[in-house]
Amino acid sequence: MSERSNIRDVAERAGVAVKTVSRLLNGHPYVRAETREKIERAMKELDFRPSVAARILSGAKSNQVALIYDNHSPYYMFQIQTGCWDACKAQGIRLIAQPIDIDDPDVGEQVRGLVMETHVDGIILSSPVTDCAPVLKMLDALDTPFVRISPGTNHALTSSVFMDDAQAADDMTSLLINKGHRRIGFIKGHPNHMASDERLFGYRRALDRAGIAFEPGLVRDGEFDVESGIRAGGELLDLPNPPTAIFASNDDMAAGVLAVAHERDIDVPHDLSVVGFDDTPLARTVYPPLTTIHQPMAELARTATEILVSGGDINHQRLPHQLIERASVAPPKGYE
Amino acid sequence: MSERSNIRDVAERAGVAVKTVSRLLNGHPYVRAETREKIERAMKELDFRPSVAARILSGAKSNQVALIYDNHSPYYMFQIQTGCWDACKAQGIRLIAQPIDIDDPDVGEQVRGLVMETHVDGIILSSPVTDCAPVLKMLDALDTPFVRISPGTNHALTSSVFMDDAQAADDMTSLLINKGHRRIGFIKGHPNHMASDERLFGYRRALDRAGIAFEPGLVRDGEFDVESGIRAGGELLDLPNPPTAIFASNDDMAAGVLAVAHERDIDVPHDLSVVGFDDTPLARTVYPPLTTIHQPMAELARTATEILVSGGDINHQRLPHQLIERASVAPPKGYE
DNA sequence: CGTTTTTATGTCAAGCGCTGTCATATGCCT
DNA sequence: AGGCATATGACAGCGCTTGACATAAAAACG
Repeated sequence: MSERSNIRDVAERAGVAVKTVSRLLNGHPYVRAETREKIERAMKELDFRPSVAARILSGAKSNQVALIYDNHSPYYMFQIQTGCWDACKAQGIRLIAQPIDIDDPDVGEQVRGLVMETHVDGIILSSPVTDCAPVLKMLDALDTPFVRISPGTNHALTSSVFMDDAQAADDMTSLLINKGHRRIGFIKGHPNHMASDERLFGYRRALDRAGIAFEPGLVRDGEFDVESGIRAGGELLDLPNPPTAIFASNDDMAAGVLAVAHERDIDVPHDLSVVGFDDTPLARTVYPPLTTIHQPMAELARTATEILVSGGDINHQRLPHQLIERASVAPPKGYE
Repeated sequence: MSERSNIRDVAERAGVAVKTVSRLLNGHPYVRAETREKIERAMKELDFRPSVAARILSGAKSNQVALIYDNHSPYYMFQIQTGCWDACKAQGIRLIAQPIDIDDPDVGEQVRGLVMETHVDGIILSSPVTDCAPVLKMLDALDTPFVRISPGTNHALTSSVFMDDAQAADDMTSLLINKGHRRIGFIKGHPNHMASDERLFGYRRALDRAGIAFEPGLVRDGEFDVESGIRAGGELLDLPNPPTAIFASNDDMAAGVLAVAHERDIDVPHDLSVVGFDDTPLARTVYPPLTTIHQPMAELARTATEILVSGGDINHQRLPHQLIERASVAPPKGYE
């Protein structure tokens, strides 16, 4: 194994002072092109890699950021991680992805541990950690910069990136209304997620605007998983006067509704329209493919990371969503 | 923000020597229970967290391990990460999850960067990085311990955990044969994954044992994604004498086959049996739910991490798979 | 009971690899 | 000659571990 070489070896080999190498490493001005080349050659020859630990210890930035999450949707997390990683890679930053349990009474301490032990420069919070008070409080106390992806609550002092969940739900509901639906079932998302409320809000707003009375019986609780979709879908279809369309707050639950429909031999979309939210791969996998809202998860994560790393001013950025029409929607039966 | 306290502060407050605190921190023997308590109290009061950076720098283990992967299946990665994290959490170890691109000519260097910059104590390789020569070579050169999850090739000098893909595929094929199927289509997995070959091997072995001639035309290439399942499934069903059952090398491709079947109004399972592999959530989400092989991904990852951290002898551990029967299989039409 | 061991703690100095502060040395401009 | 931008160096120190010793109390031994 090649011996680990340090900055002193590089300096020696290049015939310069250690400090000069350090300057180059940190992109300081005042390094002649000629010197730079000498040093770079030496670094290459020695396979030199600066130790993050040493840099941290001597007071520099760690060039590490952490992504904290507590989300049990594999696809969502995959997209979020991917977005963060892309941004980090482009900036030469190391990403530490850290799952936590927001219901653990000890979350705050865990976050403190993460920050103090790893010396991360900043933190990206993904939903629903974005609204976990102990974490927010700790981060404030620690004076660690952070940015939030799709937060549900305001926190004026930090940046965030998000999409307009209410508007998206409104768009989707309006689509259904335009197709002729009047009885539209709605399955709520997990209560931990603020987006759940937003989506419900958008659904109601679209209904209001169209002059359709809101009917509480058409709204069911869900938890963002297939099982709750099956349960809620079953309940809605059991209604004496069942809805002609069901809007599930995410694709997984919509898939659950589809499964129920299949079992009961209800033809989707002709006997029942079903729509989801998120545009996960599932939406294109199930039959029929789901009309859904494309949530730009990876872009949100990428943008959040860029904001964090750039360290600029507080920034609240809205990214656009997209309504994806597939084959799970049709006009209700008997509609002209 | 509370000032960061260091080991000296703790020692002072506890009325002991710095060395004693260090002994406790590093689990050395010869620390009285009473002393331990005093120190622990002081640490708590001061919110002390040892700086990983400082420990690394002074030659101790970093208590960090990295998980390296290049797998584009969200669910698989989610399970793997979860397994690793559980094990790490239990051991008080920090996990750095690092995606790489095994086709990048620079992978080796990237891995060197990771190891040298972060000083990780060891590495967990998940498929298909397990068989990426430049990575393996670099890790050997760096003298960094690593363990492989589901490797395809041998590397006698390192530990690994895996399941018996061939046997699982054999089991599944045998199930189909027992139900009366004789013409069984097979969709291969991504060529990057050694498991793909194993599964094909198991399929052929079961066929052989049952005295059914292997028919190359019934085997199609796939890439572990829904699209290739749709394509391959379509091809198989286009055959003049189509199979009565299709065995896809993973659930995603099986879902693709299901979609094709739906589109062509082929009733699954009565007109066509479809089975998958992996037991992803998708398997229970699609209609009908898939008969599949449960691959213990999280357990594999957990075990791998434990082996790595324990630092014991080289260890090759096989974990059991499980055949999950759901509703996507029936005897072929016209079978007594 | 005195002696050897074992256990438990302390002192001190060194050093891991890097960067910050301050100092120094050019050359150039006016 | 003085002032300034440019380019480089010397040195201390970040927070921790470690090794070499020193010492003291408790336990074990004969």
